[in-house]
Amino acid sequence: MKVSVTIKDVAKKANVAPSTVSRVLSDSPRISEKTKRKVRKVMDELGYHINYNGRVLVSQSTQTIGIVTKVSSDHSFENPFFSEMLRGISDACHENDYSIYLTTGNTEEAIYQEVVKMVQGKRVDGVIVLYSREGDKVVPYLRECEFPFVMLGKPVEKFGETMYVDNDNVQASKDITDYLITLGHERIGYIGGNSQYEVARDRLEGFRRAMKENGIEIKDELLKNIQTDKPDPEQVAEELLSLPDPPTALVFTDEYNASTVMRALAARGVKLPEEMSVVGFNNTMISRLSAPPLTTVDTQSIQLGHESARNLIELLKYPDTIKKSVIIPTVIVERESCKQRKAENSQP
Amino acid sequence: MKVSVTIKDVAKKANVAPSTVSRVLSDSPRISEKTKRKVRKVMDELGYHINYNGRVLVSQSTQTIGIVTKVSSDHSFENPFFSEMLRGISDACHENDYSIYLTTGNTEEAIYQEVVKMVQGKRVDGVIVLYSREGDKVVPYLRECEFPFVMLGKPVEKFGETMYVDNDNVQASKDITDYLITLGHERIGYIGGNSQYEVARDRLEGFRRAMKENGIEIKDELLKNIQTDKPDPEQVAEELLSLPDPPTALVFTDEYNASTVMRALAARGVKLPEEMSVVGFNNTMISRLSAPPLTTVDTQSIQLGHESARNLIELLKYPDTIKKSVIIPTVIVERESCKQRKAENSQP
DNA sequence: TCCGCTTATGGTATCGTTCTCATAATAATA
DNA sequence: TATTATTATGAGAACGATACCATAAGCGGA
Repeated sequence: MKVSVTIKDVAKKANVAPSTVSRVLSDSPRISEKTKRKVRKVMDELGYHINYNGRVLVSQSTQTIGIVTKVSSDHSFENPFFSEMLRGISDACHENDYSIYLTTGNTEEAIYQEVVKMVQGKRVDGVIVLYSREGDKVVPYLRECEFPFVMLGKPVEKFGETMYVDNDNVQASKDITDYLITLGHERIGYIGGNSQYEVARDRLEGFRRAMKENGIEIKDELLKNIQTDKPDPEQVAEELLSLPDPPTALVFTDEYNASTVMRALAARGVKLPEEMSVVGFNNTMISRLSAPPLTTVDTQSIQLGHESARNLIELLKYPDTIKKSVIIPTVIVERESCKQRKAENSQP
Repeated sequence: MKVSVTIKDVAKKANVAPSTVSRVLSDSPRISEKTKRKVRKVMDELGYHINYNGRVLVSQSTQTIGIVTKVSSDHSFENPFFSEMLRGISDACHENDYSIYLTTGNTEEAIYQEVVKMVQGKRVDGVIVLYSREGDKVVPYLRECEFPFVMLGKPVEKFGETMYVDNDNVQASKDITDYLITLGHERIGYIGGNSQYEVARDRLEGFRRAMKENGIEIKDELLKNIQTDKPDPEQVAEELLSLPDPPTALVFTDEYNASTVMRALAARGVKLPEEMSVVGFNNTMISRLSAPPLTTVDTQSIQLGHESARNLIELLKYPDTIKKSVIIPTVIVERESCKQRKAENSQP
C-alpha cells in the first residue's frame, strides 16, 4: 500500500491552510471559486483521497449502520428471506450514502458482545435488529443506552418507544387461513415456529382468530409449534398422516418447511394439492420452486428491509422524531398448492 | 445517547496517565498487576468502553474487511449461494475478530466508486471480491494501489500475483459431464452463464473436454450461454424440445435455472428424470427443493467463503506472504434428477 | 480619511487513542 | 555507597480531518 496523502500535504502544495482544504472538501460557499479550482487541481495531482477515520473522530458520525442478525445457525444466512431483507437495507443505505456493518456471531452471547462493541466503540451510527425475540438482550441494551435503532419485527414490549417495521402478521395469518376456509377446509393443520419469536406468536394468533370467527374448533393435534429451525419433514408428515382424522390443509409459518414437508407427503402418496392444500409465508424463490408452487403470503421482504433502513436513517438525521412504526402490507400470492376441498361422504 | 467516557476520564479518576490506561487496555506486561486492577475497577465504575475510531486513526488498521459483490440485480442477493459464501466469510471473520463491511451499489460504476471510497478512505484493511469478470475495474484498481485483496474465483489475469480461492471449475464441469456420459447420454445440452465471468468459461471448457475425450461431437444447437441471469425458462424448454433431435440430458451452470427449466419441461409432458437427466452446480437449498431433487456439483460455498476470509486475514497479518491460491474440492451429490439413458431403437 | 462590514483565508485546538521518549523508583551489582 | 540495570509510569506528540476564532483585504458610506 502506497503512503497516503493527507489534507496537510495538499495544503502545503497548494499554498493554503489545511482548514481551507477541508472547506474545499465540503464545498463550502466561503471559499472562492479560484482557490477551489487550485486546491482541487492539487488534490488530483497528488491523488488525494479523504481518510474517513479522521473525519469520524471529530464529527462523531460514521455514516454506517449496523445489522444484527439472529444466530446464523437458525438458517438465517441460507434463507433467501434474510438475503432479500439485506438487499432492501442495502438499497436504502446506498441511496443515503450509508454503509453496512454486519455482525458475524454464531451464538446469542457472541452477537450481544459484538453489538456492545459496535455501539460503544462507535463503529456505527445506528443499528437494525432483524428479529424480535423474547429474552433477547440486545434490544434492552440498545434501549438502555439510548442508541438509535429500528427493529424489523414487532417489539416484545414498549411499542410506543420503539421504532419498528413489520407486517401485520396477525392479519396476514388470519387472511391466509380464511383463504383456506373459503376453499372449504375445516381440518386445518398449523405448523408454526419457535414461539420465542414475536412473529411466531402473531401468526398463531391470526390462525386462531380465523378459526374462531368461522366457528371451527381448533384441535390440539393439528397445532405444531416447531422449536427447531430444521425439523425432520418425514416425521412431521408421518405424524400428520397417522392422525385418525388427518387435516386437508396446512398452514406453514416457514416456506422451507412447507416445501420439504410437501415432498415428504408426496412421497407417501398424498396427492398435492388435491388431497392436501398447503400455504406458507414470505414468498421468496422457495415458494416458486416448490412442487407444486406454493401459495404464500408475500411479506415484501425487500420492502421490509428498505423501510427499516430508511427509517433508521431518518431517525439519525432527526433524533427527536417520534418513534413511529411502519406496517408493510402483505399480499396473498396464489399458486398451485391449494384446491377446493373435495366433499367426502357427500350427503345429498 | 449518553455522553461517552474516554480514556482520559478513566485516567483522571484512577490517578494515572492516559498512556497507562491505554497500556492496561492492551494488557501490557509493563504495568503492575496492582495498577491494572485499579484501572480496570475505575473502567467498570465509569462504564468505559474503547472508542475504535481513535485507535483506528493511530494504528491505521480497522480490523474490518470489505466485501465486494457483483451488481445485486444479477440476483446475487437472493441467491442462497451468495448467502452461504457470506456465512463462511462471516464465520472466519468472527474467529479472527474482524468485522464485515458490505458494498451496497446496484451498478458496476456505483460499486467501483464504493470500493475506491472504502479503500482510499481506509475504512477496511482488505477486501474480498466475490466474482471474477472480464472488463471489471475493481480488481485492476486494487492491484494498482497494492491494496490487499482476495478473489473468490479465478482471476482473469495475473494468477501468480493474485491471491484467490476457487474450485477447479474445469474439472468439476468435466466430472459432472462424465457422470452423464457414464449414464449413457450423448446428446447432452449445456446451458451456461454469461461468458464475461471466468467461472462460466471454465465450466464450458470442462464440458467441452469431457465430450471431446469421450469422442462425442458437440452440437452447436445444444450449447446455450445465457447472458441474462433470469432467462425465460419456458423459452429455453421450448427451444430444446423443438430441436429435431432433442438432448437426453442437460448440464446447467445455475441451479435456479435448472430448477425452473425442469418445471417447464415437466409442464410440457417431459418425464423427469426418465426422459431427461439434469445436473447443476452449487448444491444450495435450491437443489434440495427442486422437483425432482437435483444432482449437483457441491462447490462448498461456505468453505469458499471461509477460506477466502481466512487467507485475506493471513495476508493482512503477514503482508509478504506469497500470493497463494486455494482450490476447494468439489463433490457430486447424487439425487434423483438423472437416469440411465433408455436404449432407443435398440439394435440386437 | 476613517469606520464598520463583509468575505476569504489562516492558525490551532480538538476528537480518543497509541506510541515514543523521558524519568522516577526500585533492584542488582561492584 | 556509588553505579548501573530494570521496572513502572508519566508527558506529550502523533494520526487526519474539522470547526472555532482570528485576521487581512476589500468595499461602501459618512
